[in-house]
Amino acid sequence: YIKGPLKKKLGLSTATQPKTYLTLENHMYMERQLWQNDGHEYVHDGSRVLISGKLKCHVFTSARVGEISEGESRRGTGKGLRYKDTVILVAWKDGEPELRWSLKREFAKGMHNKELQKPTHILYELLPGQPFIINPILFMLAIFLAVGAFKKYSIIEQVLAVKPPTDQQYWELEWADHVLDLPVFPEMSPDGPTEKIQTVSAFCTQIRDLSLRAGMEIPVIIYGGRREALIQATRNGYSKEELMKYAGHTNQMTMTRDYLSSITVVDGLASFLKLPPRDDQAEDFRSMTVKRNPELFLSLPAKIQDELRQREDYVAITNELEDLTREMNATDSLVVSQKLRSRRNQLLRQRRMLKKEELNKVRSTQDRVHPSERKGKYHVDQERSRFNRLRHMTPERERLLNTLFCVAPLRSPEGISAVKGLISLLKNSCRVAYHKGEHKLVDFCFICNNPMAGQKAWEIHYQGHVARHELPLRYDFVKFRRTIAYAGRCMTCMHDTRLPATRRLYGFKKQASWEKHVNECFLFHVNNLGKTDMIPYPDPECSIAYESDQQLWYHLQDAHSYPPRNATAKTKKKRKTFS
DNA sequence: GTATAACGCCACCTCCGGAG
DNA sequence: CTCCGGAGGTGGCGTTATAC
Repeated sequence: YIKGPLKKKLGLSTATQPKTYLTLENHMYMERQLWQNDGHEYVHDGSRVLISGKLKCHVFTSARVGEISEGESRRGTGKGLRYKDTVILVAWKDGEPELRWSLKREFAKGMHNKELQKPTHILYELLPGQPFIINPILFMLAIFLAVGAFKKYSIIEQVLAVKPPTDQQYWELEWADHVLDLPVFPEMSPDGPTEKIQTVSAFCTQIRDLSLRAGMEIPVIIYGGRREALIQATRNGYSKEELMKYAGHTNQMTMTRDYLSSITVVDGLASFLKLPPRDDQAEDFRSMTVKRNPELFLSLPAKIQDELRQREDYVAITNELEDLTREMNATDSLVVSQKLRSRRNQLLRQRRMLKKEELNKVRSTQDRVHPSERKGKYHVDQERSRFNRLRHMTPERERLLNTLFCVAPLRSPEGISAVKGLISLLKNSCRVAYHKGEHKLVDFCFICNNPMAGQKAWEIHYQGHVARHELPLRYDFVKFRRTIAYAGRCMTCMHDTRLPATRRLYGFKKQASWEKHVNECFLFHVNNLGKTDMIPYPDPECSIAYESDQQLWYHLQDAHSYPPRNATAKTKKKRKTFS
């Protein structure tokens, strides 16, 4: 009835969510985004360690989300992966000590009364030839040490020094009593990990948003990792029974019906031609299901944003919001003001939805450009440029950025330093950032980070940068954790060759004064040109000319992170004083 | 059991006008 | 130009409801 008459009557959607696969390639895109490109600010930077670690647990064990995080149907119970469901031990592998960590899927679907059938998975340390970024033990050790999970060891060197005793093949590293009931993957607060377990919905959203930032048009869901994990497992000649155990299935049909991709891995071509069969031809097609575009818009292009702001429905919402504000100020009644506030929230949400809709629209029509076909200078999305503008503010992450993608054993000096880096990311405060150049007397050059003092020295130094064409591409004022990461610059001044270098590269330390200056300076520049059909662009290395000053400003916003244009800006006479 | 939308709350950010 | 403070907006995240 529901799928037939009712569906017709109500006009229900029959759309199904597209099936995506979190293949190794897609997984690496997400890790790269998280560690090497990501300008997103989590409530705490330690979230990266937890996300990265948890993601690995999922793809290596095929676990469902509710078996590691707190599931929706177990809301408020704190149930999920806890320390007491896991065991860590050290054993021997080819004459070398190796840490192994087992995790039991205590809350596996359909197994609540089958204690002995619950799947237990083992993750291990030695992965020759593989980068740190996919080593689960490296990430888990950092998480364990940051909460003090070991009964007898508190630093990484102590853990790595443990070897099995002579009369035994293994040695268990016991958990401290106070962590047994704690979740392995807790919720994050601005002050670091809490003792509360992270919920499924929180983690799913994190993964979804991360995959979008990594350029995947169809967002990745954890089930995509499970699907891929099960498909890969079928390639290795395990028996059907072993695979069922690994997947946590109780019915032989489930794997075939629900998990194996419709993109078949059977090599029909080779079979027919009686050639040795291949098994690598399908994976790239599964990777492709996420429709990745590395340049996927993360924010609305300036022109479209401007048009949306002037659209009828958008303006209507804005007007109603203004009316509401007036009514809210007028009323004394709590009930009425509560009602008005809820309506206000609703309107704000509607406006946000309009933006999201537009974003989806531009994304779906966005061109995919092969890097080799790109002509001229390439400008990334404003959002995508953010990490490069902030990286000098987070030295720990800056170090990890390269280390994590190195190939070396966990027990090497690089491995140990990576674990330590992850631990400090988990434990450090994220409330305030420290700038290398934050000093009262000495200023640092924002291009090369060298210290400098005195007007004359600055002039000579900046002249060097100008002569070598080392001018920055982004001009915006960037604040990061209450500290100025970058002072604002003015495009028009920067490319005005008649000005002294200190003036051209002058940095505004206040958002307001920067915006005011660039608006006025731009108008001055345009007016000075007089009447022309095309407005030339001051930096010929970037682009040539625009049809109108508005088009030029859109370019400045998209490619150079200029602020939205201030319509009320007036041309004053050009100020001479810059200190 | 999983995934997501809608909603509420909260901390923080931006904007803007006035004063110094 | 800079500081200040209030109003309003934004983004993150938890909660709840609901589709599949």
